[in-house]
Amino acid sequence: MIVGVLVEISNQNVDKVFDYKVPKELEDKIKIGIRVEVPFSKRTLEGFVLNIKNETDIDTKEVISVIDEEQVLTSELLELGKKLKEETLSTLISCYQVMLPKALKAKHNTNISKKYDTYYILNNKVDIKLSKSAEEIINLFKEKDKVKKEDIVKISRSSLNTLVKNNILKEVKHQHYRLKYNNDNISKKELTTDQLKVVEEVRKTNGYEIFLLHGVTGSGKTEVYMELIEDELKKGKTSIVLVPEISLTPQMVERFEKRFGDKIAALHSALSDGEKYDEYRRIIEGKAKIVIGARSAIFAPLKNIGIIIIDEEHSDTYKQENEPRYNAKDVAKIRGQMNNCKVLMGSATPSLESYARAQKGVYKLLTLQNRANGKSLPQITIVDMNEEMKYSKGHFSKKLIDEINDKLEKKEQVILLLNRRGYSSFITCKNCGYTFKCPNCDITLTYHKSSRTLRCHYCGYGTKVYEECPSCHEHSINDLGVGTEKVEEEIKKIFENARVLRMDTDTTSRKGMHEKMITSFKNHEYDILLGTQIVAKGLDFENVTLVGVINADTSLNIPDFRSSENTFSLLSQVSGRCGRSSKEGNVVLQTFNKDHYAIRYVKKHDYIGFYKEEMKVRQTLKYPPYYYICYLKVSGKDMNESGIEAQKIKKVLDKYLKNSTILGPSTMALFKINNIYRYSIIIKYKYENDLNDVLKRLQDHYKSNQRVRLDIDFNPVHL
DNA sequence: AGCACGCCGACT
DNA sequence: GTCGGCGTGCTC
Repeated sequence: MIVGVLVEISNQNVDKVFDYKVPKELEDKIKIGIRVEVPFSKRTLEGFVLNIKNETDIDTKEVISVIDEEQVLTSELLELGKKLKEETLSTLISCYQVMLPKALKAKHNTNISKKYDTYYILNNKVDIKLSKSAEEIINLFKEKDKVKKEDIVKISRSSLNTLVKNNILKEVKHQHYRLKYNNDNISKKELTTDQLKVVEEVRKTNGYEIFLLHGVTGSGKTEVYMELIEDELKKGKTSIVLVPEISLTPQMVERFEKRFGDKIAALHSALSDGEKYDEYRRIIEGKAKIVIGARSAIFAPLKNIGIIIIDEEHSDTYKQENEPRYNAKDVAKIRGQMNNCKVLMGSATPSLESYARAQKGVYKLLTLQNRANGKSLPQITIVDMNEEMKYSKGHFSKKLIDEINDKLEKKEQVILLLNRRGYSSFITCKNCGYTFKCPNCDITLTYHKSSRTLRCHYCGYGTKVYEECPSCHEHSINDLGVGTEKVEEEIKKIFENARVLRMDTDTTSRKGMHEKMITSFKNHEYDILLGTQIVAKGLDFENVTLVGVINADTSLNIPDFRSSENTFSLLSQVSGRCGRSSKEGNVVLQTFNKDHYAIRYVKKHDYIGFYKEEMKVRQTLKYPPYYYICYLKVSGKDMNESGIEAQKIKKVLDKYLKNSTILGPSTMALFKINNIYRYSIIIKYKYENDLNDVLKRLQDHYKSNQRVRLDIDFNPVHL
């Protein structure tokens, strides 16, 4: 018997199947999809068995040992991995590894094990004289026939051991899972007529179909999801719910638990490796029918999937930023086809790509226009910070201060969003908020300190820094950035008695902190929640009646063609955090760009208006959804050499891709990291049949080049 | 990825 | 004369 094994190393050079002979004594343990230990060059590695055959023309080594009893990669996952490799041009092994919890990945360090409870059962009739304590133990078996080890307390271990030794009691071990779900108080909310209409629409269809649910914040999308999942459950089918990591709070899991009890399994980063392993096994064993999790939960080894739901579908967290660079939404579609099932994506602010597809009829569009509580969306007031700066140079406008004071008096709560700046620096006019943009790409220019130049990292355009603002002619050009700490200080000065909770990646990085903060804010231990993007997502606080956005502009200035979309989305989402219960809420939005269309449409709660306007921009500048983008990164230790190779790649692309626009090579926003120089090339295309082949050939060429590295990213979310 | 082999520079 | 730089090739 010969097995084809894919070893654990993620490198293009060894990303192929190696044949090994199976020793006779291991033959009946071999299955496709299990892990084995094999000799590889001078070391021993783990790998997955991908095929089994009788002979091979290569002189083979022997399999050392078999690791798993049961299949780790199911046949669906094996097939899915191959498709993923083709789509992302990643190594096959990385595609498989990403699907599995740490405990089941191919790698030597699995001390993550199953947990057992020890029980005793009465094995034989008691026919000998018992000691007093032994008798006490035996008495326990009058009521139940199985006694848990931990329940035998006051009695010494030795008498227990004697009973086992004399074959009177038998020790049995039962596997248990680290996480428990509660089956009590299962309940459901009555759907509103709007929600029911959407549900009916989905129910009508059979087989593979993609839906886009556009529902305003607070319209009760989750209720719709749960109803549809229940439908599938009744049919004996399973479901996957994807949620951005950040909104996957225990509260969200609790909501599903209240409805579905222990039929759910949750997969997210707050779990320990052991817990993830257990959840994963509950899925494989068919005990969990509904998987709710972040990005990688799309690979959950469920059988017979009825529906895949992607909540907050506009979220960029569905894209993995390292190998394999997959997007869970694309994987959802593949699995949807493989399982012939429904895929439902929901958002209050759908990505332009998705909404455009819905417009074209590729996806079926569903709409929830009203909030479930019958309240209208909050009133949004725009404060022009250009005006405001004439009176004060702080971060808070008079309007925002007044509103906060008002809520504090009423004992209501406030959420303040501080739009944090991105990693790359750009330059703004302090006076009027003007930013320099690339004349070719309409992208904010990045400031390069060393050369005092502004550059576009899409096309490479460069210009020197002006001292005078081209818009207002003031000499107020400045590198602008606001930190949460600074604003927190200012708040404490202005609102002396307010209790302020600061929430950003710095303060929530410790395990469980995020959840703790949410709970304490919910319990009104704080009056003001100040935070970055993190406060915009999915939070649901009844007592919040004011949302303040300190600086709406930062995300607008990020050098990314999606900056308007991301800003619109962020501001809409954060606005939706208030007025979610019986109390009305309002929003104060401070900006230097009050006339920017993203700001104007946020104020009107007009997604479609924004969509139409933004689509025009995308069309003129050849951005998605009109064009696809493929992003190439060329990097190496030698600046010149890397640059030369990048140039060569561009030439090759120009030669073979006749239907594409090739931008670059240009230096990346973070040009030099760890002494590695990085260049980027952008390919814009609509139809380009040869793209994958050409890229594969380039990849093949550079895999043997130790000095220059080529990375390929299809449909990147950040540029 | 990691490791061996092999071919050119400065040094115990 | 050797030690060690890293470019090249291979791993069933």
